[in-house]
Amino acid sequence: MSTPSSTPPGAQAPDKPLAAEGGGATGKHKYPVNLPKTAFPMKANLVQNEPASLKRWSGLAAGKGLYTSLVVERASAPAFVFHDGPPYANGNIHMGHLMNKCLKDFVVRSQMMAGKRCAFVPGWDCHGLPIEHKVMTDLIEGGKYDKIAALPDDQRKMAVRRECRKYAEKFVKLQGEQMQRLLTLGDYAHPYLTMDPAYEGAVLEVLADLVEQGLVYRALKPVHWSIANETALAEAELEYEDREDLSVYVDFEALDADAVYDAFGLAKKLEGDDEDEEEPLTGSLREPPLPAPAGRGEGGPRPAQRPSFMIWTTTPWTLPANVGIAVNPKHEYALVRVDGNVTVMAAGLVEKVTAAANAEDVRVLATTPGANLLGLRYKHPFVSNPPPCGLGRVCDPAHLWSVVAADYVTLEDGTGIVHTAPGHGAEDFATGLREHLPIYCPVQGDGTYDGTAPDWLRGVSVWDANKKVTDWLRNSGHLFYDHTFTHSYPHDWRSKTPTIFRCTEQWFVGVDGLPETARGRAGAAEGRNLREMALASVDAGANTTAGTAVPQQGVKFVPEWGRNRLRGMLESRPDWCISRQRAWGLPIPAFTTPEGAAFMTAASVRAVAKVVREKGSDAWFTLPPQELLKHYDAASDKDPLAKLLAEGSRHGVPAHHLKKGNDILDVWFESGTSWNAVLRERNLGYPADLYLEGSDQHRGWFQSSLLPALGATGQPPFRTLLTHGFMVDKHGKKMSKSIGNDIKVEDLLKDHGADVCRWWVASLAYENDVKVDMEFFSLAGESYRKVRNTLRFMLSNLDDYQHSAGLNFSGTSLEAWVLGVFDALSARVQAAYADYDYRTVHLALYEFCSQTLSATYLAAVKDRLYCDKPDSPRRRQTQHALWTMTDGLCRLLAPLLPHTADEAWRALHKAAPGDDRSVHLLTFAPPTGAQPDEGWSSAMDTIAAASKALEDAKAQTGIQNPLDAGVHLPDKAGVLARFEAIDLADLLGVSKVWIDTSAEAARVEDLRARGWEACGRSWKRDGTVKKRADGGMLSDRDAAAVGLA
RNA sequence: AGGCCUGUAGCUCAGUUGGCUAGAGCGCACCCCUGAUAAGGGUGAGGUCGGCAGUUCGACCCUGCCCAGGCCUACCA
Repeated sequence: MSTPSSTPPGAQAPDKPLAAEGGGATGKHKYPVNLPKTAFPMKANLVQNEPASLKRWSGLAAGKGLYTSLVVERASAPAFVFHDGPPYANGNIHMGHLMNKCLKDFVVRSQMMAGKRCAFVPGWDCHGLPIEHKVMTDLIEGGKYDKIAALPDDQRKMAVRRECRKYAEKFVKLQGEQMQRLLTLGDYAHPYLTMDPAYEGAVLEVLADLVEQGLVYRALKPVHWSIANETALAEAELEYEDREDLSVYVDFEALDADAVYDAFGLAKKLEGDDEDEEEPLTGSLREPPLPAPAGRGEGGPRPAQRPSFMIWTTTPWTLPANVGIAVNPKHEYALVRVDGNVTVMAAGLVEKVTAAANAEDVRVLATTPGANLLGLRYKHPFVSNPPPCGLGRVCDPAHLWSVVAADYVTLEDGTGIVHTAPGHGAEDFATGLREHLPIYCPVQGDGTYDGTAPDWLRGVSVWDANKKVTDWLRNSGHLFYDHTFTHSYPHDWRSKTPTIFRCTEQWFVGVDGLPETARGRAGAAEGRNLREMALASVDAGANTTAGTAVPQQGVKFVPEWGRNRLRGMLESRPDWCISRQRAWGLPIPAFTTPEGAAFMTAASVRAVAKVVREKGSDAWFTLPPQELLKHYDAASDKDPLAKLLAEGSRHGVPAHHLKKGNDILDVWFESGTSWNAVLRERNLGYPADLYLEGSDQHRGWFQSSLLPALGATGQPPFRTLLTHGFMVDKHGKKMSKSIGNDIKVEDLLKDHGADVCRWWVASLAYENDVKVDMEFFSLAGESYRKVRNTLRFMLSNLDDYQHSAGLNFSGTSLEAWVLGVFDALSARVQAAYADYDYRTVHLALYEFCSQTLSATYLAAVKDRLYCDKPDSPRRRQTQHALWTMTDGLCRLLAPLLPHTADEAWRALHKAAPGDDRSVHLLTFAPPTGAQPDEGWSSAMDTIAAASKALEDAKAQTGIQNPLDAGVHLPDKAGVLARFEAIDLADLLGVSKVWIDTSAEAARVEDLRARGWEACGRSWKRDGTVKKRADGGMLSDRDAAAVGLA
C-alpha cells in the first residue's frame, strides 16, 4: 500500500525558487530579499549536455563550425604552429590517447584564447604491419586467403591492400569520433592520413631530397627469414617455440701464438727451459702488445703448442659465415691448459665449461683483461678465402678473423668469446659494421648454401648443416664439446617452421655522412652528416629556460631531461633501415635493371611521386615501370645512375625492361615526414613551434621526424619538444588489457563526462608517469563541482544585472580588492598556459574559485546582494565585479573545460538556444584595471588575525552565530581608517566592526550584551535596528530597501 | 643487462642556489549555517621526505650503493 500525499488539497506545494521565508524567528515578519536565480543548473549532466555542445559548435557560422570559423577569423593573426603526431589507426582510443589528446587540446585552445591562429590537423598512421597482420589473420581464418595467395604478386598485394585500407578507414572514423567526444578542437573534417595520395606523394618527395643529398643507400642487413615462405618477417610475425638444437664449443686456432702469450704476459721462452733464467725478461725485451696494462701472467713459461680461442654457438650452420670473434674488454680472460690443449676463454667460465665436457686436466696458466686480446688473429677452422665484403661496403682486411670488442658479451652462457657472423645476427651485424668486417651470408632464400660456401656445404640446407659442420669440426680436431639442448626459438607464424637470420639487401638512410656508394651523386657535394646535425640541434637549445627565445636551429625540451635522453639515443643509433618487405605501405620507388642493379635517383623518385599524387600508391602495383616513370627524363637527370637508363638508347636500358622493387617504406619514415606532408603542404608554417608526445617518441617520431627534416631542409622540424609520461595503475604498475588493470575511456566518459576527465588531466604532473584509478575521477568531479558552483552562484546573482563597462570605484572597496586578485590570477594563468604548465593553471583557478571567491569575497558580499535595494549603487558595483570575473573566468577556464566554460558564459550573456555566440570565439580578457589600495595586504592580515580571535571567542563564549558578534580591529598603523568598516565586517562575517588605533589585538564583543537587536531581514545586529511602521524589527538599510521608514 | 626518468601525508601536488616546528588542496573527523542547500563556511588529526651509507656545522635538497616502478634498447652467441 502506497502512502498518499500528505499535502492537503489546496496547499501550496513547496516552491523551488526559494521564497523569502524561514530565516528569521517564527512569528516575525517575512521580508523579500534578492534571492539568487539562474538557469545554470547545479548538476552538470555532462554526459548528455556535452554532445549537445558539440553539435552546437559544429553548426556555428552557418555550418562552418567552431574550428573553421576560428581559423578563418584568425587568418592574419600570428600563428602558433602545432603539429599532431599520428596515432596508429587501430582499436579504440585508450588512456594514453586521452591524456595526449587532452594536453594537445589545451595547447590549441589556450593558444587560440591568447589570440594566435593555432591550426591543428589531426592525423593517423594508416600503413604498416599491425593492420596488415590483422587483415591477413582475418583472411586466413575466414578461409579467403588461399584464393588470394594464388594470384600473381601485384594482384595479391592489391587484394590485401584493399582490405587494409578498409580496416584503416574504419578505425580512423571511430577514433576521430572518440577524440571529438573528448571535446578536442581540430580540423577533423580534413585530417591527414598517411595513406592519402597527396600525403604519399609528399613523403616520396622528401625521400627524393634525401637521395639527392646522398643519404640513401642500399646494403645488406640481417632480417628474420622464413625459409618455408622465402620471405623476410617482422618481429610481430614471429612465434617463439621450444626447439632442440645442437650447441658446440669450438677451438679457433690463433694465427700468432707469441702474440697471444704476449697478451697474457707469459715470458718469451718455452716450457722446459731452465726455470732460473726466467726473471728479468718479462716485458722488457719486446714491445708490449697493447697500450693496456700487461696481462697478469705469473711470468711462467709459454707452452710449446699453438693456443686457440674457444667459442660457443647454438647455430653451427652459421660458422661458415664467421668473420670475427668478440670478447668483452672489461671481463677477465684465462689462458687454460685443458687435457693438453691450450685455449682461451673467460676466466669465470673455465670451471663450468670444462666440467660440462668432463675435462680431466684443467690448469689456468694466466689471465688478462679482454681488452688485451683485441686485434689478435685466428685461423678459421674450414674457410681460407676471405668472404666478399658485402654490397656497397669497404672492409678492413686486417680485422677479418680477429678478436673484436663487444660489450654485449656476458658470462652467463658459453665461453665468453662470441662467434660473430654479421650476416646472421643483429648484434653481430652491428659489430661487423663498426669493425668493417664483411657482411657475409652464404645462405640463399631457400635455406641452402650458395657457391661461396665450402664445397662440402654447397646446396646443403642449414638444418642439415648443423650436423655436417659439427662432424667436420670433430674430425678436424676443432670441436671441444657438443651437446643438444632445448631453447626458445623464433618460428614463422604462418608456416610454423623455424626461421633463420639472413642478410638481405635493404635501403638505409645513413646517419654518419656519405657512404661510399653515395659519393658522386648529384647534389652529394653538400651531403650532410645527419648524426652531427641532429646532435648539434639538440645541444643548441640547451640552457634556455621557459619563456626565453630558443636559439636558431636549437630545440627546447619540456621537461629539460628529454634533451639528454634524445641525445643519448642519437649518439648510439645505427643507420636507419627504411625498407620493409610487405604489401601495406608506400612503395620505395626503386627499380632493378636486368643486370640486377638498383635504380633510384632523386629525379626518378620525384617522377614517381607525381604519379602517386594522382593515383595513390596503388599505382605502383597496377602500372608498368614505363607508366610510373612517364614524368622522368633520364637525359636531364644529372645523377650518374641515370646513365643506366635511356629510353630507346643503345647504351641504356629502356624503362620497360626495368623491374619494380618489392620494398615498401618503414611507416616511421611516412609519419616522420609529416612536417612536409602536412605543415608545408597545407602552408601551416615550418618548422613547428611544438611537437607533443609520449616519452617513447624520443626513439620514435621525434627521431624519425628530425633526421629526414635535417637531411631535406637543414633544420629541425620542431622548436620545442614536449613529452609526457605513461599511464600506470594506482600501484604504479603498467596498464594493460592482459593484466586487466586498464581503464576504458568509454567508461570514463559515460561516468564522468569529458570536462571532468580534462579537469583531471590538467591537474597532472604529466612529465612523470601518471597513476590512474576510477576513484581519481570522482575526486576530480568533486573539485570540478566546486568551480561549477562558484560560477553558478555568481550567475545567480546577476539575473537582474545589465553589464556596462566603465565603472569607477574606490581602491578600498571590496571590488577593487577582488578584481586586483583576479587580475593577478589572470596573468598567472596566462603565463602558465604559455609554459604548458596546466597543473598551475588548474590549481590557480581552483584556489581562486574556492578561496578568493567562495570562502572570502562571495561570503562577504552575500549580504549586500541579498539585502541592498536591487538597484542600489553598492549592489550594482558588486554585480559589476561579479560579471567581470564570471566573464573572465569563463575565458580562463575555456581551454580546460570547453563545455562548462561555454555553458556558463552563455548563461552570463543570456544566449538563447539559436544564438551562435561562444566563449571559444573570444580571447583572454584584458586586465580589469582595478587599482586596489595598497593597504589591502595589511588589512587582510588584520582580518585573518581577527578571524582567529572570533573562532576562539566562539569556543569560549556563548557566541555561536558570527552575526551576534562585533569586532574591534587594531589599527596602530592607521591603515584601516580609509576603509569602510562595513566592508571589513562583511569580510569577517560579523555585524559590526570598530577600528581601534590603540588596540594591540582584535577584540570580540557579544552584541547581544549591548542590547542590539537582530534585523528581521538581514539578521544583522548593526545598532540601527528598531521597530518600523509595519511592526517589524529592521535596520536602517533594510528598512530603506523595503520602503519603510 | 644498458640508457633516461620517477619515488614528499590515504590521493594529487608545492618545496627556489643545502639552513626556520616539511607546506597546500582533496579525502577523512568534528563543528557552524540552513536565504548558493544532493550547496556554503570553519577547525583538526595524518609524513622516520623509498632504504642504507657518506660529504657537511647542518641534507627532502649533494655523492655512492640498494629497493620499487616506468619508457626505450638489448634479450644473445
